[in-house]
Amino acid sequence: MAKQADVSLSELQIALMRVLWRQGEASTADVAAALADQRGLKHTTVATLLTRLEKRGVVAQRREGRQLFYRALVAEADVRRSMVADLIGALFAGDARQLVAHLVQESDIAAGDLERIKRRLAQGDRDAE
Amino acid sequence: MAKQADVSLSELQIALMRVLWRQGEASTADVAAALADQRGLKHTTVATLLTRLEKRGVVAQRREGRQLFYRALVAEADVRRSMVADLIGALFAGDARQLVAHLVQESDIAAGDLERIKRRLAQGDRDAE
DNA sequence: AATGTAGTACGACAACTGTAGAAGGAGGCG
DNA sequence: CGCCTCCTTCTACAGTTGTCGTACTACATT
Repeated sequence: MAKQADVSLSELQIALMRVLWRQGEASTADVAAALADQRGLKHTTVATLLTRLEKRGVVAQRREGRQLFYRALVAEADVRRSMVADLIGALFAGDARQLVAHLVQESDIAAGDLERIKRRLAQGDRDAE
Repeated sequence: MAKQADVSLSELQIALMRVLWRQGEASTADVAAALADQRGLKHTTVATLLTRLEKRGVVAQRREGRQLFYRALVAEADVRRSMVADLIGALFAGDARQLVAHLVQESDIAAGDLERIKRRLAQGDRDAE
């Protein structure tokens, strides 16, 4: 039902979005500060990035005084959905099960984890619905 | 032990590689022909793409007469490994289990599939090792 | 030999990305 | 009031990607 479509973002763009997803709303300075440790980007760089995301419609801008505040217009789940789907389409013939098999084979997850995940989700579904 | 490192490719580049992975070695024309249906790229486009991949070191070129034959220098498994790792790092906090949980929640795979995958891999491991 | 045919080599070009400097305005402080 | 600081806006630039068109060349054929 959610209309949100195809959003594919670069690693850096995702990093910016993550700040917005977590804080809800953040000024350019907030975002720059949040990323300072890992990336050390200049304030203007962050501003440019945010502006471009706004132009693309994935974030919204709100002006307050001479500062700009941003908030995400796409949910993290939507980005995950579409990017995971892209990856599965490109590398696993569109078959998600092959991806899971890959994860187990590459020891990214242990076989036992599958059981745990299954159980945890069954649990969560019952709680949620 | 395999030294193959970080290879991140675009969807189109993967499509080209897939031809090489399947055919082992293929001329520009072969690749163009293989992709003709889906993409209908001009021969020169395919040539350019292949040349760039060669420059990047992911494929090797062999000349025969005036034709060029290409073969992959990176295995499909390596590309999967590094691209899946990138995605997990960018969108799932580096935790592969979250990706699996996502797949189940988004109905990309059924909970029952986890069981099947686990069993199948256990089986395969025994056969292989 | 003349011509057509395939192939490669190059150069182009528009988007998009990662990065940032320069310019200019708005406040705040001494 | 004058100056420093913070912010946004604009411009820039190099690298990658997707797409070719043009040129040039080696053959095969007539």
